Amino acid sequence: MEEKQLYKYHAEFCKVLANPKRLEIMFLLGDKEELCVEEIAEIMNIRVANVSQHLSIMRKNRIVNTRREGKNIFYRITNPKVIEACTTMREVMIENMKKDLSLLQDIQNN
Amino acid sequence: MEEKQLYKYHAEFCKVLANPKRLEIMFLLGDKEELCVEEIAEIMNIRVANVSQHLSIMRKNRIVNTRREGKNIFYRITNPKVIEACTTMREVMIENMKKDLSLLQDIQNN
DNA sequence: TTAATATATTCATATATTCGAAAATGAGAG
DNA sequence: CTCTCATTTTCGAATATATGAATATATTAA
Repeated sequence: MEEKQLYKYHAEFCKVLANPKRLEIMFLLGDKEELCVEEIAEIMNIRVANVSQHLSIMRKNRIVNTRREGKNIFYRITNPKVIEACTTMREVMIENMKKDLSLLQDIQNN
Repeated sequence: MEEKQLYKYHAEFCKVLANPKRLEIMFLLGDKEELCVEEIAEIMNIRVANVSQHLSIMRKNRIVNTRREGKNIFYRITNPKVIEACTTMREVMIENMKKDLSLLQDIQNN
């Protein structure tokens, strides 16, 4: 595989989770193990169709997988390593935000 | 901080690295420790102005930091944890691609 | 000190991509 | 068949990206 092409796929994969709603869905599924579209929509307080769109993107990239039970389709996280990676990113972001905040406070105190 | 707002910031932060060129820059800096804009542009075979734009996005989000030495400005990774997180994401992606590939091969063999 | 050069950044613009809402379609239950 | 739930498609608005030109910053030479 060509090197540039690998970065392109890698970026596309990361882009799936570089979205606030998909991140929220991911962490929700991380907590609750298994949820159907309607449950997610209710918890997040957004439209079912919109949840479905996001889940289809996540499923296409194997971030979630599905199980049908009667009328409902239940979604699960395929590989918990993605939660781990996103959690690390969040930690770094929060560290950075704290630095920015203390910088701001320094300015105010001088 | 409001929950939804946190996901928004988190997603924005992830978006910085959900780009093929910025990923390539990050891994380059992970390997070489320190590089200036022109070196990066030469290695990646793209324009200096474009590299500079990407670096400014990365710097704004504290993913890289800079050090001036004469005419040159050298860039470094601020926190190696972001490389770790991206590497984990890449591993998951490659695992997924392998599954898709073996699925494809199964179809061809039957 | 001024001029010339090297390096990096910013700006304006054109193109491309992404996002979310609504509508249309598909699949299973009763 | 008909209803419900989920998916796919379509479309306009908002964002992101790449490029060339202009500008800024620092070093060296005259």
